[in-house]
Amino acid sequence: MLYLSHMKKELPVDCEHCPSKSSGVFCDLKMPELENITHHKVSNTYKKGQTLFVQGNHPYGLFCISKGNIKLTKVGPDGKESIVRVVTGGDILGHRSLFTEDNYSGTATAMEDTEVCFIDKKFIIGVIQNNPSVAMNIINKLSRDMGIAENKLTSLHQKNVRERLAELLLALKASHGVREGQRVRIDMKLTREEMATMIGTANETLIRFMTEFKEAGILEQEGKVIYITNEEELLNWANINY
Amino acid sequence: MLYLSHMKKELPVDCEHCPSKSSGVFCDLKMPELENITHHKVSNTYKKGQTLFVQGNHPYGLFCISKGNIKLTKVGPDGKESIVRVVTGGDILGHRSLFTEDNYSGTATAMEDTEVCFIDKKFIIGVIQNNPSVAMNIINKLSRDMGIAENKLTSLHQKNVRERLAELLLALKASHGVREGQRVRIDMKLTREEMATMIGTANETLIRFMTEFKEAGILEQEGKVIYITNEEELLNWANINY
DNA sequence: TTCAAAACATGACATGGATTATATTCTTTT
DNA sequence: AAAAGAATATAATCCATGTCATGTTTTGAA
Repeated sequence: MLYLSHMKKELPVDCEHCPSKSSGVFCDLKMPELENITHHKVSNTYKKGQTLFVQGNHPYGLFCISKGNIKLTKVGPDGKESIVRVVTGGDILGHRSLFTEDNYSGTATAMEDTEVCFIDKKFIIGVIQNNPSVAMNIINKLSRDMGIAENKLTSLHQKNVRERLAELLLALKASHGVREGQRVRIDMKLTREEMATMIGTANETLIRFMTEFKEAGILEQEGKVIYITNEEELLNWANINY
Repeated sequence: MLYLSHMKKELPVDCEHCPSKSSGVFCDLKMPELENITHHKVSNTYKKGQTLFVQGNHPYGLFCISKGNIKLTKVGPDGKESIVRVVTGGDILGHRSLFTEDNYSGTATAMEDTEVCFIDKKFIIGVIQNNPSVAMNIINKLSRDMGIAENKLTSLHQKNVRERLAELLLALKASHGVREGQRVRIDMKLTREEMATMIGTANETLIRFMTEFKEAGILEQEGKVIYITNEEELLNWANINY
């Protein structure tokens, strides 16, 4: 809580006690190998708003999220920002850099206080090659991410803002929803601006439709917290029927 | 050229003589293992317009493109179609199905006469687990595809149709361009409709901008064939500066 | 507690691009 | 070769959403 609070800080976490081990790519590894990784990683915490890396930086290895949400953004030539993906505990970040010499094509920013491990490029490549389960888990994760990205693409092609907002809320419910009585709370701090850049619209437009949703009894807001009160109706508005 | 011409036909191709071996995921495999794959795959040709699989189908394995362009499309609830990706020789198709029990989330259609191999799910999983190089190549390909998808997302968020068209033409030049004297021919049969659904616009709008590009001396058209005549100008119009 | 800055909200207006309509050209089939 | 059906082209209209302007509320720092 002192001046240290805005600096990244090392944490002595080992991989077998990682809160996200079960959903991470190392979930199938046994003890000796897991220990090996523990000794080759660096563990850090990032406070809300801190960046793990910036678009254009040179990558040196793989980030492995242990706890917390991180947004991956890309700024266009006009300075406009888009959130292309949000990663959480168990996800990895920077895998593309393992194979190409390209610099980071986006910026990773902590959306809240997070714990992240960093593993050196050469070492992690060895781990992947020696452990088929790790390779399979990575392929699995990448495949899913690819599916999500392709769905976003089609939504942007084919749907209007109202439908995309409904989809976003459903996705947030699935990934960060917490049931509380009759309603579901979105357990994630998001500004309207951020939500807007997630579905590719202006924040004014997003706010307008949020208001519409509230008036339709689909959402409730208490401060910044969003509650979904009528999921069936939300599904209708999302216009999904396949 | 007879009634057989509209049926898929088996071809006796082995993997070590595949025209796309060098760019495929099996490029690093040696002879005994490669022979093994040859014996476990089925090789087919698909004529222009034929589908390899349809959105909603149940997947049974991995497709491995040997020759020709295949478009991956998704239809939305309103019947509108989007091309999410075009795959060519050396690419794989249907990897997501190896891990999830989900049905195909898109339709794969041959854009010209193609040669495609099919490998059973269980067998290919074994191959990936036993050959780190295959796993690495798949991760590499997926990572690149993911990067491309994320770039498309940001383009849709941040750029107008003119800029997206310029980007598409640059991408086509990179993937299918053939230098012919002062100009570059796009070696790919594409209808305007298809180009439109690749950048998420209406074909009328696309045609309008194509005309604009031709009038600006950036493009030339001879029948269906597109020639790029002024690449620097195209780069300007694409508005890329990072 | 106060003040400044950021986030949220709403209205007015402008516009890019979808939609609709119609015509022309190219392709395929008979 | 002729007819039918795609694909291409262009123009007119309209609407969803971006942009701008302004005010209010919330948050966070001093």
